[in-house]
Amino acid sequence: MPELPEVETVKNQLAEKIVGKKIENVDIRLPKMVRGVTPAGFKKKVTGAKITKVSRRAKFLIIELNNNYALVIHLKMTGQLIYIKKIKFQEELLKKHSHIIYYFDDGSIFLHNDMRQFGYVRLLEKDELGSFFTTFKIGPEPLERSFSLNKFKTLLATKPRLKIKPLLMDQTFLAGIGNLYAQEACWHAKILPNRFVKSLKEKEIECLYTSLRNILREAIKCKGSTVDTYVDANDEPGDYVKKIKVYSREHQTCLRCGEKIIKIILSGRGTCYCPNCQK
DNA sequence: CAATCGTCCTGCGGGC
DNA sequence: TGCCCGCAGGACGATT
Repeated sequence: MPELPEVETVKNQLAEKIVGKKIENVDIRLPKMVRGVTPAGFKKKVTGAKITKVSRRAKFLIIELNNNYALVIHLKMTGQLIYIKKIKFQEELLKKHSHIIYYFDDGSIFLHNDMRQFGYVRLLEKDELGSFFTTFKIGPEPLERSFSLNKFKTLLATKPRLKIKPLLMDQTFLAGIGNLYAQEACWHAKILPNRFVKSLKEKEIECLYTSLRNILREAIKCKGSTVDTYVDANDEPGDYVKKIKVYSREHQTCLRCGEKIIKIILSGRGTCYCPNCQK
């Protein structure tokens, strides 16, 4: 499931590959994946436009065009954005779940795949981008320089009665953290995922802050984690999967202390932790 | 206010 | 072998 490091990876790769290219055509094979406009309206506004910028906010990938429109893409769990530098388009490059296909004027193509069809692309005017993220009340970017330890402490102090792991995943609290990295951060910080925020000691908060940021940075270096269907813009898996400590490791042994990893459900989400070294 | 549930959807694994 | 069932999950809206 693409989280901050995965979307960041795809953003970096796409920024290199597609900025400056002109969209010659768009094939919308699954219309419901286009939100906010009709497929025809989407096609009309996107066709002929050049890509000027690719960026990321939370788990959203933003592709700006040279005509005052921007595409905002959410990959949800099984979305893939794959760039194929191919002089001539061939049908076999498409996968079963290639739902939207962008054709560039140089013959290369850009696929929006999504096995479970939860993801989408939304067409916004560029000056609506700010209000879009404000309306969703998206929280701060954890890797921004301005996101200091003190900011984290202040933010946590506003939610004393919530459990830490579901809170980390709340997009209005912090941007871009999902089920995998929230569990990993708790493991690295030796904190039980169901701890109430108000019970966290100063030292634990500091450790969580450092762990979270280190994990995210390391995961970006590794081009993300491929657990299920995620691949980067080159259709290649992410290597952080080799560094995963608890996520989806129920019944296996803790890589720090050897205890058996436990799985519980927190706010409806599967959550693995070590009952011995996470306190 | 916080937690839970239903919704979207497909593939996979368990059970028989 | 093959079929059916249930589960997983990001985010949102509705409900308790």
